Amino acid sequence: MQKNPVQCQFVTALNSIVGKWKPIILYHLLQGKPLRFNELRRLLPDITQRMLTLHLREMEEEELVKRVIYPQIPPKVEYSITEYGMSLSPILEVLHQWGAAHVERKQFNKENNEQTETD
Amino acid sequence: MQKNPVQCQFVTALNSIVGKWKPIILYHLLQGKPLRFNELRRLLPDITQRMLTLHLREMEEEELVKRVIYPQIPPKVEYSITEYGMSLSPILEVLHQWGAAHVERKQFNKENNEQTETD
DNA sequence: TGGTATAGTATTAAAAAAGGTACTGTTACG
DNA sequence: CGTAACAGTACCTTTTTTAATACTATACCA
Repeated sequence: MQKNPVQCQFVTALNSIVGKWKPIILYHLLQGKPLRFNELRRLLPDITQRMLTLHLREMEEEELVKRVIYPQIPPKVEYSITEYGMSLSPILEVLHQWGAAHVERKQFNKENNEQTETD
Repeated sequence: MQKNPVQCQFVTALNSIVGKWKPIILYHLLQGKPLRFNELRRLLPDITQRMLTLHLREMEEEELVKRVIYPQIPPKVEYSITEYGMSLSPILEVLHQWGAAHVERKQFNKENNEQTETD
């Protein structure tokens, strides 16, 4: 594994939030309300069932997310954030703030690049 | 692209720091001292030349890192953090803190899993 | 009887990220 | 003359991540 202790800390933290959809899943669960599988799907219109399942399973294994099955038909499964998961909140927050501050810049750069490429 | 504005902010922020080696490269450059290519290699013993080049090029394009070539033989190229790159500092810091606080937990879980798998 | 809702799984394919190895040109050192 | 240091590039392979599509079981509703 990683020998460098500093790298190790980054890796540990990033593993918990990296994945195309993990930050938004966490963001929604951090609102506090438990969410059902299809509620999450509706909140993330572009995610496939498979990817949602995979990400939730991963986060469940990391104990960031709790999965509760209600033995009903039709099935009901609720996902909620754990206390451990809540500890990620400051990370999500700075990411969110930084992103908000710099989305414009990225946009600008992108448009600029597309223009200069035609020169 | 991402329709969801919240996701977009996360994506923007994460794109800048995600990449197996980007956080540590940034971490080292954030110390302030410009670093030469091979100085970075020595700081990241397991990275290949190729990956270091790729990551530096990407971060250069994003204006997180500045590349200065000194026309000498043997060649000398110095990499340093830009002001924009410095704005990532709070993100790196919370990640680092969270990681430091939770490396142990991960370690514990891992050992536990390895044990229970033999049951 | 057919359709809908739930929460998924299985299989395959495609795309993205990372890695491995060899190679470049120039100069200084011994 | 042989070798090392510098800062890479080229080419190819492997691994990881993400996506697309079809499929499952059960119950309720019309």
